[in-house]
Amino acid sequence: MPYDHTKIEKKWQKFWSKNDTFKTPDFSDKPKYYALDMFPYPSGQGLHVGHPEGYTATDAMSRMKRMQGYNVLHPMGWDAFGLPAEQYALKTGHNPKGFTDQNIDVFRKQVKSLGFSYDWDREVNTTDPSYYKWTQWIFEQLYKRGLAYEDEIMVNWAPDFMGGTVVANEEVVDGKTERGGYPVYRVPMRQWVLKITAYADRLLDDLDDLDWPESIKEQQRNWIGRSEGASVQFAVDGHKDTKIEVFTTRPDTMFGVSYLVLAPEYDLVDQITTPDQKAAVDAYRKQIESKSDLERTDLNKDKTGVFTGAYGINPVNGEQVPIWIADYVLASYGTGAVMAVPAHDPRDYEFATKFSLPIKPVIEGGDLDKEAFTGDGTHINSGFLNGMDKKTAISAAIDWLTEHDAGAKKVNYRLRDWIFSRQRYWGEPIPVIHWDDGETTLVPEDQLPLTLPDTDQLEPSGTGESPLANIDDWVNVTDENGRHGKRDTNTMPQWAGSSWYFLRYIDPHNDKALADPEKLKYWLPVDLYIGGAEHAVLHLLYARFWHKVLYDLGVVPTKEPFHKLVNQGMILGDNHEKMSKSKGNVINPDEIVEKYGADTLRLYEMFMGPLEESKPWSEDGINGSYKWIQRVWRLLIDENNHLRDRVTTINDGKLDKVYNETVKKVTEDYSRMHFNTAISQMMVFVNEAHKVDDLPVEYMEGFIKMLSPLVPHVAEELWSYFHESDTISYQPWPTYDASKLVEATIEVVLQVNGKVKSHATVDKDISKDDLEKIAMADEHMQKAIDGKTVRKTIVVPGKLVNVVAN
RNA sequence: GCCGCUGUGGCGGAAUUGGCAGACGCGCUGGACUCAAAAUCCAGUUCCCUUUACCGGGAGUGUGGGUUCGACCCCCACCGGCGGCACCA
Repeated sequence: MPYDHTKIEKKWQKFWSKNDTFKTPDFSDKPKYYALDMFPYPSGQGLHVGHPEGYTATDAMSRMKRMQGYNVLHPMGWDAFGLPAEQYALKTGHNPKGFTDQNIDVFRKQVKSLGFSYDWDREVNTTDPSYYKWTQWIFEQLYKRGLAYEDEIMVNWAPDFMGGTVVANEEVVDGKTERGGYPVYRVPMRQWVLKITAYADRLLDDLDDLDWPESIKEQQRNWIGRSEGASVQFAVDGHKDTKIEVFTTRPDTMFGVSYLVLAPEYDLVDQITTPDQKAAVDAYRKQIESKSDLERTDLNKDKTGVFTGAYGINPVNGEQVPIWIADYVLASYGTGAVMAVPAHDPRDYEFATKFSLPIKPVIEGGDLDKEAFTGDGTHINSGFLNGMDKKTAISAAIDWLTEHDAGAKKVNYRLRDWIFSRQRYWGEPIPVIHWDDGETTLVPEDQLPLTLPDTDQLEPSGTGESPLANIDDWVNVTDENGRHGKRDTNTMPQWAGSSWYFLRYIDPHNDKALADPEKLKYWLPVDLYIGGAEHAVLHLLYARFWHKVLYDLGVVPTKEPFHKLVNQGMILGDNHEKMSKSKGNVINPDEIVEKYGADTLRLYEMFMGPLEESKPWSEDGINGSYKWIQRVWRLLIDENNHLRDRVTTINDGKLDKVYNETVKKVTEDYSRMHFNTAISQMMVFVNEAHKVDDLPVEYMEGFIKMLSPLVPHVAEELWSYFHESDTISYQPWPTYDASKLVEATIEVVLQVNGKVKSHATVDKDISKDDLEKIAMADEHMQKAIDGKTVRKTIVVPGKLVNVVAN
């Protein structure tokens, strides 16, 4: 009977489900292995071929680990809050819940059709009140620790994005919203903010111990952007109690300061601006206000600014320096004020050149007629710093500032606090009540979850608030004393639910706690986490932050959530371009599963190339994988649907070497997730098996076991010919006999001047001298050496002989 | 501009520690089977030169240099591709 994927895959998916094959016990004497996929956002588009790639890799690891005696946690769930559902709901006048649930059903069905060994009893859904109860609970813990606070801050306001919403810094790309590409303006607004900066150092330092791709670690380091320097106080001339604090990484250049620059939004600007400069300053600030971030950065590299009329006093030499405002200084970094040293900073140089401000060299070197000199050198014109190099001068300057109470050593971060509120409906409500008497309280823990009201009214409130503001009987609350208050109408960003979902899988039905501490202790950390690199800074940084807070609270037992992280590469279209509707190169996994089966899709995606790399889809390629599965089938099963007669308990030894090699290589390659080379080794084995008369049962069973992590349905079916109505999932993983790998003779390479001239088959334990003699006697070697003088002979036992001659 | 990754046949890719470059698959070519085709099985397939064929020779892992008996692998410079950051003081 030929291989029939349709029948086989349905049969085994039903078997696994009926027999709870992959139900994971909460505890076990076995060692644990936690293999996690980044859970998907269930979009209306359904699954694309990129999803099964990472999922297959974690599934293969899970299946192998089970067979190796591990208790494996391998769950799946849905990151189901988010804007697309709300946008669609708004358009159609429905509540996003129904639409979201439908999408989840489609996703679940698609995922199930691929035969992953998830424990479906542990499925989580971020939009389920019994789940977001705990998302809100975590928020309350953050609030109690002072890590969640409301503040009037400059936010990224996208007025054209769904009636206006605020987005996080991380969600702004090129001055536009990451989703939809709407322009972003910086405006002050009252927002919820999470104090991720309090964890900046730990988020940075703990990266070192993680088994993550270097590129992701590097991106997080850059994002956190730790920079060491000094804060320096500049007095303002004529304003006795006013000081301007600047941050600089180059306190050694203090004698080269020729002016100060404040961000246009800096709060002292009005106070210090002189009457004759007021009009110019006001006009400039007004002009800046109406610019989006994009216009302030990308579109405009040309420096602009205005003099305030005020002067600051340089603490090291008492010199008066003009104070300017300019938008090249960012209000949101450091103190929003900088000391400008045009001689040694390219940005200041550009500004000083444009506005004819003095450029005073304090380090020897470079050519100041052309550009700023940022290199190291001997300090000059710098009082007590003269003669020092950069490093010495920096520390001397900091010492001086500290002694004279004019500054101090300071560390600054590029990382900002996490703007956490969204003016949206479809998210977790922030469980806070603002009472009329000015008090702000949390919704008591025993009243969580604070559920979203059911409504079809998702139109923007028109006030910049979320649609929840329109729902009077939800917003208005009265306490037992008759005091009136209003609920916070903000909801949490999509990153909230995904920052801790891996904890909930461990104990998904617990209604007393986020998860049982003993279970967390057994299962954490996640051993393997696979997902796309696009989450390098957003999700992965937020999840680490929450995890550390929970660690400090004693809720979780580990400092870091994810021990090993792997980013699967992108699957490109057959034209080597990113799959997209407009390019018409999108492959629908449903069609592939229907035509070739899930096993073929899984096998092909793992065979395409290294997991981490991007690689193009090929229809011929998937067909090749399909044909190979059929070839395996034919090797074992005859036309009458029986095991072939060649499958026998007799072992004539012909497959000994290749079988043991295959067990070794496949086991090692799977462990390193080099699935493509593991598959190629199994292909070699099958090619050899086709050439021999007897197929020993032991080897065939071992081979099917090795096949099962990648192509579980066909493996189960083949296994059932050997062991009826049993699952292969918990069979012990095959082992190899190392003595079968070595042969009595080996082939060595004979080279002259590093070029291969001949080969020789020799005893594996041959002595160096004997090997050299054989090499010198070889006919081809003689010919190559003929007429030359042998200078040297290198003999590598068991490998080669290289004769150096000229 | 800065940081990270990457570059190997017609294509996807392999080469674990510096030791036979191109495993395995796709495609292609030839053969077997067939009335024929498809499917399947077997063989060949880096390029160039030489040869009826066998045999033989040379070049070759983005480019140029270096270290080494020996380099896809290590070092330096450069070029191309992908990704990230981008006035962060």
